[in-house]
Amino acid sequence: MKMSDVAKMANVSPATVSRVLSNPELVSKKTRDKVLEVINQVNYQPHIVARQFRTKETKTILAVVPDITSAFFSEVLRGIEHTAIREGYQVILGDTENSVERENDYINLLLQKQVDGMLLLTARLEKEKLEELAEHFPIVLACEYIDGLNVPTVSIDNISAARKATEHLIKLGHERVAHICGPMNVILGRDRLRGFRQAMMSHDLDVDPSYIQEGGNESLESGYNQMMKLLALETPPTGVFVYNDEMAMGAMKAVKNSGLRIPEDIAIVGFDNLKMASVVEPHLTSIDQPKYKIGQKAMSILIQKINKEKITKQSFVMKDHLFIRQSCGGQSFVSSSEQKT
Amino acid sequence: MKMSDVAKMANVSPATVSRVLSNPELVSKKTRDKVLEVINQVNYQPHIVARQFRTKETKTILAVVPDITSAFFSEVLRGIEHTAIREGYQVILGDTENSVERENDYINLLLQKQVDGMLLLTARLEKEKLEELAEHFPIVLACEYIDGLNVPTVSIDNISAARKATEHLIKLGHERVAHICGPMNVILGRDRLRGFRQAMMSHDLDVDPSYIQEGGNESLESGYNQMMKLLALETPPTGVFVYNDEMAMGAMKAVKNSGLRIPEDIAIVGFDNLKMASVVEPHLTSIDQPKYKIGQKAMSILIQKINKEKITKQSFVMKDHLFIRQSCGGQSFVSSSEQKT
DNA sequence: ATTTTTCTTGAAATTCATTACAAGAATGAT
DNA sequence: ATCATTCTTGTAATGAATTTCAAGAAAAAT
Repeated sequence: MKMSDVAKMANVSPATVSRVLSNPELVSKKTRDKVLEVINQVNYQPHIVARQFRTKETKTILAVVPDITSAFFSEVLRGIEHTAIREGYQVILGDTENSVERENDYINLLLQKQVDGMLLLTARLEKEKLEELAEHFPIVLACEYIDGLNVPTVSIDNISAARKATEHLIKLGHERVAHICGPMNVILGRDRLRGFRQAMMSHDLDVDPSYIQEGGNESLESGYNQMMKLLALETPPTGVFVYNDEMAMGAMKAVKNSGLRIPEDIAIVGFDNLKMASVVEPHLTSIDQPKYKIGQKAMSILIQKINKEKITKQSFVMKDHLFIRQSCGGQSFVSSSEQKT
Repeated sequence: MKMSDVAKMANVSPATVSRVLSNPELVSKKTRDKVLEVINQVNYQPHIVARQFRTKETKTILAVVPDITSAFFSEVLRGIEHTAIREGYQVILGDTENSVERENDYINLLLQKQVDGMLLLTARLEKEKLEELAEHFPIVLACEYIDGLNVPTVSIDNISAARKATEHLIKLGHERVAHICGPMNVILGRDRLRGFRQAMMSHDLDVDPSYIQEGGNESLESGYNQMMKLLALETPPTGVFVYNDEMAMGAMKAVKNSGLRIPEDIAIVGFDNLKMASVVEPHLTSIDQPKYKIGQKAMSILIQKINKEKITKQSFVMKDHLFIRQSCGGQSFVSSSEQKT
């Protein structure tokens, strides 16, 4: 059943049927009703691929994430999807599982015009390649970013957020503060380390090199292992800022398994403010990223790009917020309203 | 740059270029190399939508999930995506956020031929509608299912798994066993309740109606609230089987907030075996669903359907497994290898 | 060397909706 | 009543690949 069949049945031209579907105001009420009746009667569904082919729009965008199993990204994705659907777009999901090659593979969807634009929630590609690509296709970065990149980017200020997290520990009196790093090949890993260093420096605190635990991936297990190494030191830290909540939960597990208490023996701050942060015991103090909003914002900028609107700013920095809970002490009571956070 | 341009440059017909791309064995080595050289030289990318239009295949499938933010589904999704990519398919993600209307909306992608098939990880539609749809389009259900539905379905046996979970509590000596239910409008909610009832019955244990906590959604908060109600009873239960891990974690929070201990005062069993189950304290005993495998299996059946292969079985029941941890007592030590689970 | 078979290749049709353009009808202005 | 303007509709071109069919070339068989 195609448009021309509907046209015949309604005694109009295919052009008119097309107009009824996409520009109904161009068709007289009488004709329109006649056509709509036939459409309903035969249950006609336009062949969208044919439309896409003709209009050169797929109304589909690609969202590339480094890890779909991460609670962080699924919130961002929801922000993306809501905005996408509201604007009539579909979302294709591309999970790279932290692999640059797979990130590269997804670019083909753009080159082959299968999607109208791309949202990168990971940025491990080379800067030049990405910029070159962004000249020809609508691309927006979110969460991760590349320094000085000439492509719209939505994220928080990771350095200052990490500084804030570290300073929270310092203000609570900790002097032996350590950092469990994220992956150093990702800018977020480097930024959060940088923020940590800045905070220590500006409070005239030494950073023992063994207090900086690099290595491993972003997993819970990695957080566990790195905390174990810190605990094995002759003088372990009393406060630890961890790259993200998932690793922080691994780190907490390590502390508890070692028979130590949080926050009395070791205070911990995480990053991302996952839902789980207020479920684990003790509740985890953490930097909140406005995940849903980041997704929304990134998607709406992408749509602007697709519509060839001029984007004046290239960098959109969202507000982060330190949620103080029990894992650092200094506040031991969590109100019942907090559990809804 | 289109195929005909490449053809001209290589002094061949467009048909030959097409064959080089999709059936290279039909083209002589000499011609093939010549064409490939031009393709590389001008960096030609075929227009995939045009191909889709012509071949009536999009090589894209739709995966409809009730909630992308759930840790459970993201694992299943990964199984789906791996298999999809291996077979040359893209995955469009449809998040319904537990709404039947949105589930319905996604069906349009099928009707309009935007996808070659659909994977439903939720099944709130009417049976007849779904069966009718499945006659015309490749559809596979996973995780959820509909009784007696004539559409391939991949899932575990929820009733027997729930029975197993409940029996674990009973075997540990609990007689006052309660169930915190999932949503009753979802078959999984009803099944797990049924399994709970069966286990109680077959051990001649009464089920106090107030021990069956219905209502609410699948969220952590709901688990918290329902456990609070159980604790408020004159004689609270000593063991609780909770619909899923997320709710179980909410329930654990309620127990702890009430100053009670797990498992000494209240033993808890969850369902799904999320990664978090072995992070929360105490580690949560839970029924494992082979999430990744379910995704894999469902996707490969879908591909078989797309390829019009005959599927003999309609129901694929995967193995579940009870992971015994600390939340029920009876085993207090968790080996270090377990933490990798 | 001739016939048969298999390999290669190209011409042209096909997929289905959109849209520029033009023409005719209807409305409004004078 | 006539002309100008606006509305409505249809004709036909268009997009970029794939694929059927046929023809000519090459290889194999006799």
